[in-house]
Amino acid sequence: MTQITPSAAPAHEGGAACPMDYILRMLMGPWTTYIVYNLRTYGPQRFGELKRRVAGISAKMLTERLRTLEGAGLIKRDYEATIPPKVTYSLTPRGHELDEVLEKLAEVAIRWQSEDRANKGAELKAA
Amino acid sequence: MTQITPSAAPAHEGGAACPMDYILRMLMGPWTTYIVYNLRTYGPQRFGELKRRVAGISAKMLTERLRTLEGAGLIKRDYEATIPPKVTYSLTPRGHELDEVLEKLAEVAIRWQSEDRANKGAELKAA
DNA sequence: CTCGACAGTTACGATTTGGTACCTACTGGT
DNA sequence: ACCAGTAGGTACCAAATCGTAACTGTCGAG
Repeated sequence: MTQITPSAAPAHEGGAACPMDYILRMLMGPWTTYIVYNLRTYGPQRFGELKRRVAGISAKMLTERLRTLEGAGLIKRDYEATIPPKVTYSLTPRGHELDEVLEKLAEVAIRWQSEDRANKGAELKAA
Repeated sequence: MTQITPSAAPAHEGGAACPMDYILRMLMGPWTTYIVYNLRTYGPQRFGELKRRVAGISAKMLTERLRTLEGAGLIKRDYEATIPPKVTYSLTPRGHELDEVLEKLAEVAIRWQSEDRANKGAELKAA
């Protein structure tokens, strides 16, 4: 995974900053938010479905991300030992708490995007 | 920087997911949130001050992160060509929009942390 | 009888990353 | 005279990361 907090101690001075480390370490994986986003938008999905949806991710990465998210308790893995095996991933309640944050983030992102578009338009007009 | 969206097309199906890419690409840098957090908590700071505060970061990383954040318009760099030079970094209004999100995130992070502590305690008691 | 799908795992290899050490140029302290 | 600090830049190198390709085992389809 991406190394967020380095080998050296992350410092605890702030106090409030520390819990963030944990949460950020997960969200920061390359595809993580994409996966959570998909799980939340399209509901529980199977491995192959998810892989097709996230388009571009390798099976390896997807597996790794899913394991990480599962380990963090954000998603649930339902394995049915049928032949062929059926594995369904879904967000846990804890996972859903996260998309509150993602929504806020998206809100800001969208605002910035439209602001940038507006500025660009204004600049072009002024020039 | 950490590669969030891979070489392959990030897919635009969702529509709402795309602006996030931009914003996440920044936040996901190793120390990024730490820096923003410090800037917001302790106010505008000079390079060395920040470096001491973030404790463990190398000058190289700090410089790189600050440049990225500056380029994204999240922080402002005030260079006074005194001897010795004095460079002060501060959050821009746009940067402050972000810490709304960080607060929400911290909120969740703190909740999880206390939940985990509670669970741990319960488990120990049950055992 | 061979091929594809399912849900992965493993090995290998290239790229990227981030740390360390060393450099700038100037000043103030001892 | 020499060292520390200010704000970095640069080169090199080890380590981590991520993609690709090949493998697991069983089933149904062709």
